[in-house]
Amino acid sequence: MAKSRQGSSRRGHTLVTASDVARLAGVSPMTVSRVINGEASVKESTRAAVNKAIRKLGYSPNKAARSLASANEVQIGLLYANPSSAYLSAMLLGVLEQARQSDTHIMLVECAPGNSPTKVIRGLIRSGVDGVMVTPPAADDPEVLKLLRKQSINAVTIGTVHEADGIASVRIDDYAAALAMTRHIIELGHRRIGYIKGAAEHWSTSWRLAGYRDALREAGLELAGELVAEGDYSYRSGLRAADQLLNLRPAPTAIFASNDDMAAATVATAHRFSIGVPKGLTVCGFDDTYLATTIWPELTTVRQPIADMSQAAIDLLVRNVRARRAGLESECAHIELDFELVQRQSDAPPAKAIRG
Amino acid sequence: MAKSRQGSSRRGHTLVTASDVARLAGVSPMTVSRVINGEASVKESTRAAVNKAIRKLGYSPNKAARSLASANEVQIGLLYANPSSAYLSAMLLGVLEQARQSDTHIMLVECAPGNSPTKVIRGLIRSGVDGVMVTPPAADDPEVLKLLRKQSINAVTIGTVHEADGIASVRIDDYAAALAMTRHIIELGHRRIGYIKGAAEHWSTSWRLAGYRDALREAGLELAGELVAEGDYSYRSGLRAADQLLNLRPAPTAIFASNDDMAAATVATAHRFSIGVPKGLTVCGFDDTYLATTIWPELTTVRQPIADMSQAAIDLLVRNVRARRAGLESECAHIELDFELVQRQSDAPPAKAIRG
DNA sequence: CTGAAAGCGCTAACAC
DNA sequence: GTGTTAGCGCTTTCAG
Repeated sequence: MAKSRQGSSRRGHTLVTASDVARLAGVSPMTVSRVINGEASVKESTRAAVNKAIRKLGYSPNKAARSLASANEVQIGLLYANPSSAYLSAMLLGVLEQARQSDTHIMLVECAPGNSPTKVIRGLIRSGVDGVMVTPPAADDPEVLKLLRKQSINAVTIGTVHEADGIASVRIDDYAAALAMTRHIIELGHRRIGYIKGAAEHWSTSWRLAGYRDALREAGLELAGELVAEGDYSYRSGLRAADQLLNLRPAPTAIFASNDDMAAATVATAHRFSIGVPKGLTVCGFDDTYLATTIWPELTTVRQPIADMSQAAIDLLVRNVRARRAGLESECAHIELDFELVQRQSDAPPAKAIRG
Repeated sequence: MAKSRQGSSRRGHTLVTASDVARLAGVSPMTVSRVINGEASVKESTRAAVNKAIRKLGYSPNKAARSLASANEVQIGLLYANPSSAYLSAMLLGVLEQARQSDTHIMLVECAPGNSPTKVIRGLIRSGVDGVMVTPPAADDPEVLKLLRKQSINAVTIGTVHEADGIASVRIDDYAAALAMTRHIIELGHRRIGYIKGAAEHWSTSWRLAGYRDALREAGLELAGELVAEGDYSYRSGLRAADQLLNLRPAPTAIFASNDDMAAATVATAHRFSIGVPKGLTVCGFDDTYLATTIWPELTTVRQPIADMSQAAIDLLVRNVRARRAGLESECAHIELDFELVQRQSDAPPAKAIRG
């Protein structure tokens, strides 16, 4: 058994090239290229011969050469700012997967404080990216939207919509999701349902709150202001909000926190009050992040398919970049992916309803 | 103001090339290349002229062409398996940052169940990667180590050592870290200190446990077997373990969970027992992940600099790949980064010690 | 269906 | 210090 250093390189240059394969298979390099790219116009027998040679030599095409010759490569800047690690890792997984499939490079840039999103985007553009993908809250920042429109660079936001701004987006319907979750809680028999709001600079905050309100309204339930507590999507804020809600008299029998971090905090707070979840209190979250299945009881929550959304966002962006290169109009699509209500162990009918 | 489409492209080909810059600056493309690469042997005045032209044209070099010509590109396969999202995102951040700086491409591959690490590695090698980076628990799998050694492919593990196996690694000293944390708890005045073990297939589990034991031993404390509870690094397992430890009589006054997830579970369990943290129970974690600063009280824990470790791992791997290409021996380094004991709000002297 | 020629944008190696 | 030449490995275009 020869120890073949397949696919490896001598002094940085590809060890085995398409020409080597071509020679062995008795065809031209061009045919090898066609086989690699899965072009239809190759006779089955030649294709087989080429594939055999490829396998024998352990050939794998040189990506740089491919990108250079086909001029297909796309550079995308990805802007993020203090996301939860759950959001970030899910997003990166989706983004990287899609990037690999489409000859796309990702430049990850953090919007640290003091590194304003607009500054970052300008830098990205200067460094030659073909497009940018933006996450909330930068994706909800009017300054950012203005800049993106002005630079007329290909862009896509994830997690929010900007129909009016002419900027493509991928998201779920936050309003419908919150509506569905609240309806679910109502159907369980709850009448006094607390809500914990998210951070004001995220537009999702308003949409989710609207969903909650409309569900109550359509069920003929009163919209008590005291039942809506302030939060900012952080665990810490959830602790405070839950404390406040549980001190209400009468206390709510269910709390819908507008993300999982705050829902987890609510569960913890309930325990501090010696209230069992879900028997003494129904707690529902939003996002279906790592936390949701980590804590106990596992959270009933809204699944937001972040990895899929990220994949769709990159795909859309890349298609738009290529369209523009081809002289076509890039479509300003607004893709909406389906959310899903995942019912786990943190919800139940209210104690009264059981007794009654 | 002309709306310059800087760095962009016409039908996929770079809009402005080094030749354009050279022409404008009145030099040869080669000089432009030298300026871009920051080579010293360029007269200051020419460098300035070139830079001016670069700025004026909004030039940014074509990466693919660079990689192809300089044959510098490195392909690295990155193997991961069910990590917590906190670990994954921190790692990805470090890896991607380092990759960008070193003309390196990352192929992320998950070892899903049914997709054994050895199979994945074989696939990676076949597809032409120059090196692989492996995370635990795959990094602790004897099969994997054997394969890596046999294929003599450049490899690096993160989070464990394999001095004997001739595989490079980056890690912290888990033993010393656990020792330090346990000493810290002892210095606080605790005498009855529970411990929650990690998953058996991670070697870190043994090292951390050894650190705990040796700290007790050197303090002359008894090594009660009942004080060491089984866990597997998951929150769920921490819940069970904490329950068991808190039912002990006398109950421990401190619990050292060997990762943050289990520490968070311990805090939750303590609350369920109506035990306050840290007044009624000291809880310490390990890793300093997102959870540590998310829950309340924030966890006293061992900070493992995962992003830095990942960066170091990629750096080492890339250097080794390039060394091998240059015909040099690749060094099998074992890099050890410093851990840090971060004291937050989850530890305190035992109640007795305060009263006494 | 397959091949030949040309060149993507850059940099190594060498001249000057 | 700087320019010249050649070519990285692939794909495009056009011929057959």
